[in-house]
Amino acid sequence: MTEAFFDPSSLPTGSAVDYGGGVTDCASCVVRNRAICASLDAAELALLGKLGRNHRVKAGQTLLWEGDDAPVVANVLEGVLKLVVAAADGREQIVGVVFPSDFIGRPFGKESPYSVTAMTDAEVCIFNRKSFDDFASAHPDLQHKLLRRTLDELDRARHWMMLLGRKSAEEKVASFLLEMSERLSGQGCNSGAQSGFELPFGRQQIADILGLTIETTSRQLTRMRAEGLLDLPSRREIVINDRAAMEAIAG
Amino acid sequence: MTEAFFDPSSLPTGSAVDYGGGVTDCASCVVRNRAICASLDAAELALLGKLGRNHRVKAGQTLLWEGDDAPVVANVLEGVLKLVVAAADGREQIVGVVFPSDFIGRPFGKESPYSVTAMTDAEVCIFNRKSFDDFASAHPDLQHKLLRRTLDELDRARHWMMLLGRKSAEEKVASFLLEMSERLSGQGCNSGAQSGFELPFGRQQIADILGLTIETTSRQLTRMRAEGLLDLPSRREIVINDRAAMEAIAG
DNA sequence: CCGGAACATTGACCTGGATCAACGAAAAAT
DNA sequence: ATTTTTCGTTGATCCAGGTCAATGTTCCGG
Repeated sequence: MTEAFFDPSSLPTGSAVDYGGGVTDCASCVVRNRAICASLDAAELALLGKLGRNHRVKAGQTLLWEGDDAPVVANVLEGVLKLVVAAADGREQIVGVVFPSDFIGRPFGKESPYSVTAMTDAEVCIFNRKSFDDFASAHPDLQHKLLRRTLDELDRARHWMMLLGRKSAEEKVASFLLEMSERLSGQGCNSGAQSGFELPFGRQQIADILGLTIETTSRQLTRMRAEGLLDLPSRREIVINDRAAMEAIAG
Repeated sequence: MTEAFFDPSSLPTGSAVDYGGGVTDCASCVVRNRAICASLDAAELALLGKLGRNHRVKAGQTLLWEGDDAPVVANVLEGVLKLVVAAADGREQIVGVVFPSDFIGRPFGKESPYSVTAMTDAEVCIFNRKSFDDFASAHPDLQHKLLRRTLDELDRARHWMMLLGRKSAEEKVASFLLEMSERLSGQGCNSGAQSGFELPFGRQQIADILGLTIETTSRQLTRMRAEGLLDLPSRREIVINDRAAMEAIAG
């Protein structure tokens, strides 16, 4: 499955020629106030809207391939996607998980440093990278938003490095569950971390996030359930019973 | 050693009051063309120069503490510094190594997400964070440079996550040596990676970068020397004899 | 040149997590 | 409803890398 998931040439390029593309209505976009677009006023939004296209992606589909030319960037409207770095022999490390309102792709760079694959069915608002780069260069506020977002991502990535390099399996799983409960609750309208939530992916993906095997991941979860720390009502549901204890374990 | 390494209130704040601070001469700065300042013209440079102060730091000294308020950002003029995330029990993971012309600190954020410590004697051009934030917000070109730099750092961090989560000790050491040979050669005037180079730090620091123990690190290096892959003329010198083989191991 | 401190190497041993393999349970397809 | 497939759990075993301990080496201050 190495073919592009869609034809980038169908995207508006921002040139004088009007390709008649663009999204239907940015103003009513579900992530209008959370995505980087929030920095734009109505006029700018209309302009950027002409450059973007909404696109549906099926779970498992890959938008960008590690090492390949990355002709597009995008905002996530719905669903969850993973950023993956792979070794030649197939080992995979998930280096990022993106949620609605998050930005994906590599502005100002030709090659994608990682693959981007949908973990659930997803919807993205996609831009031709060059058009987006030009637009961003001309709109400091947008660039500022992008900078802040990138700085936040970098902080998150660096803390994940600590987890990967120095934490035990138990600590990794506990940290993961706490972070997920926070990030997933940020999605819905309810604020604050939820004690119960549904993961948008399975055990193997957890393992690929934590730098563990699926067996170790499963064993840790089973053990935590046995100790009453959490419940596992179904494959993907997690209920944290003792948040304080979980935090103590996470370190 | 929790006291600040210098008094941030002595920095110019960019307000109407002239504190008479500032660096001597940005135009002749050693990193003038490589640091983010390269985006500025003479007039802007003079303005920014007034906000900055050169500062010497001794090896081992910490500029910013993880979790503490981070009142400053800086450009590195000389020396090597590390970014460290630590656990309560003392385990450390080095999440970044910065060289001359690199930028340090966390713009647009109050707390430092990691400690910044000098690994060698160093010299930095330091700014009050708020003043710098304001200046950056008013100078899109500077912000653009900062964005590109942050995006590059993020790419690097994510590839390091793959190393930490999925590579064996042997692969980690090989990858480390190759990256160091590239980054260190970028420092001097000679271009291209050097087969021989001097690390600016000891074994424990290598271990903290790779998520290994000092013993495992040492054993890997000794084994590689025994196999003729490299020479270790002194504690900190590394000579890569067989670069191709090293790259094959790194994966 | 000597003595001590910091750093590096080496050895012996142990263990956390990987690996290999079997089984169970849920979901998807027919 | 039944089969098939995919995913998750559990057990047995192994080993890479951690831990503990001793020794060797470089560097620095006197």
